[in-house]
Amino acid sequence: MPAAEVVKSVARVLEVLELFAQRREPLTGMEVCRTLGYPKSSANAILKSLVTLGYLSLNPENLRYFPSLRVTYLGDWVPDLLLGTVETDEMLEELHRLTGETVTLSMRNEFHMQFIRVLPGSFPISLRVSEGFMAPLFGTAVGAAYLSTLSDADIRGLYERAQKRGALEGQEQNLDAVLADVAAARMDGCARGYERILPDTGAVTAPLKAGAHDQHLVVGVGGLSARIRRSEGKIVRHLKRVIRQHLENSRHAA
Amino acid sequence: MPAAEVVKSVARVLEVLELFAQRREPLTGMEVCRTLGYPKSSANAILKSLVTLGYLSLNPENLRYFPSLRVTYLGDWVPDLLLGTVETDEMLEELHRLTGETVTLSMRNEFHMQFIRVLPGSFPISLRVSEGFMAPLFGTAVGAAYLSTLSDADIRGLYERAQKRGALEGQEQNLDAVLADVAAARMDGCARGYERILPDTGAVTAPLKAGAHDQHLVVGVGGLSARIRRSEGKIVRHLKRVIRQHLENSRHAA
DNA sequence: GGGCAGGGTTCATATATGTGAAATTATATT
DNA sequence: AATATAATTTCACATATATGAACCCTGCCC
Repeated sequence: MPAAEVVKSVARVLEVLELFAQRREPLTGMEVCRTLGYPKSSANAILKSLVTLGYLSLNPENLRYFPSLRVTYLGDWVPDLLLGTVETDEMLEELHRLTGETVTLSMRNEFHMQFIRVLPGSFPISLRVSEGFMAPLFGTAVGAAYLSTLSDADIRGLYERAQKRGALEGQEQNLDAVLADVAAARMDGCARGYERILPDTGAVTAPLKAGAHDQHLVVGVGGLSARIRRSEGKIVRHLKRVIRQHLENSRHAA
Repeated sequence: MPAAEVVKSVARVLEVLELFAQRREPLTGMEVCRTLGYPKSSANAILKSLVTLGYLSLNPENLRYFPSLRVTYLGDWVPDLLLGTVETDEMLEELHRLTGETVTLSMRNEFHMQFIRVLPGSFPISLRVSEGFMAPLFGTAVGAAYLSTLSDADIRGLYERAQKRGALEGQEQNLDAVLADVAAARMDGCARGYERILPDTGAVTAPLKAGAHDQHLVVGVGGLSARIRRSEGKIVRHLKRVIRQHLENSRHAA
């Protein structure tokens, strides 16, 4: 099994739990089966395993499954460590209200920026990107915002490691361009990117230091390139003010 | 693969996430490997899959993994639906303070009562039961408390279905004894059980109606039989008062 | 610079899982 | 009570995964 390939049952466990998180109601085995496109006996094997392990409960009267609180306990501790007292949901909602654009929160994951929260834009033409999406670390606005928190030496080291691992294949950006983006981001704390990996798309992003680790998150506002360019100044001001405000709020809460 | 057997990778996904929930710090692949006793390439395959799917992040500088917020989102919605505004943690902590015994919260899962929260007792001799433990639905105090919320006809139906499914094998209790326990529980809202499936162990339990579904949870206080018998009256009073109080609090919060 | 320790990767093979067709079971309707 | 429909289970076989030995990589220490 080559790198980045995924063990089938691993993916399925998470797909099943994601389905319940999306639907938020008890589901029959057949509903899970049809929705996720699994063969019946495969769906059953996964569901039975999750029940046996206590992650799903089964009501035998109506044959409906539902997650148990053990699913909650797997991850309820993560926000405290990753975010500390920063209320990221409120921050993103405020940015969304102020800009109307797609607002995102991402974190570094190996040589990617992983979108962990996405609030879709209100405009008819809006950036559509899903939670879980992995953008490249090098050559994107979210990546530049993240990298602006590191020294040039650390960025070079990261870039070399990524090259060695073959993680940059298919991505046509060189280190000098990356460092130029980062230098621009350091000037006022915000990174900009237009027409990068997503066509017609622009984004303004800024790092957010949160939580118990020295890893940074990145807040982004993205949408149609022309519209983002027009509003860039306003978006930058909103981004900086909202981040500063919420960091102050989280200091008071800590 | 017979019923109740578990797909290996399914179990491993959850074991890995449980390990992170327990340790609450970044871990290397080898630490996961050693702690969980997996072969190195198997551990790697699971971890790489979780990174690819966005559930773990990997810091390539120190080769340490950590859960992402996607783990949180899988289950952060469950308490609202399952518990509503009942603050179960506070309730259990109060009971724990008042009694010093092992305090548990359980939910029905198929033909079991699954322990979803356990606060271990403060006495040197205390009931030791782990979260995730599946107690039988029939013939236990937690089961009797749960069943007391159903009609006798529904209990009979459930019992028959359990028999048909072979879910009662290894458990020597008949329906009449179960119904007697349930009748006793209905008298004052609390079930008692001594020397049932766990030796030297007694428990007092009560149902807790919470959340958006008509499924009940069960709160229990358990420990050394003799000590639970001695304090039964007090435990019953504490249980009823604390549950009533928290239900009132949750009504005000709703 | 070399050696060592700790970590990860590769690969051939054994074992487990996934699949789909068929059979069985359960429920609802007539 | 019979029938139809929907759901679950079984099973033989195809495919995927797990394993452990061997190898490779990286960083640290002498």
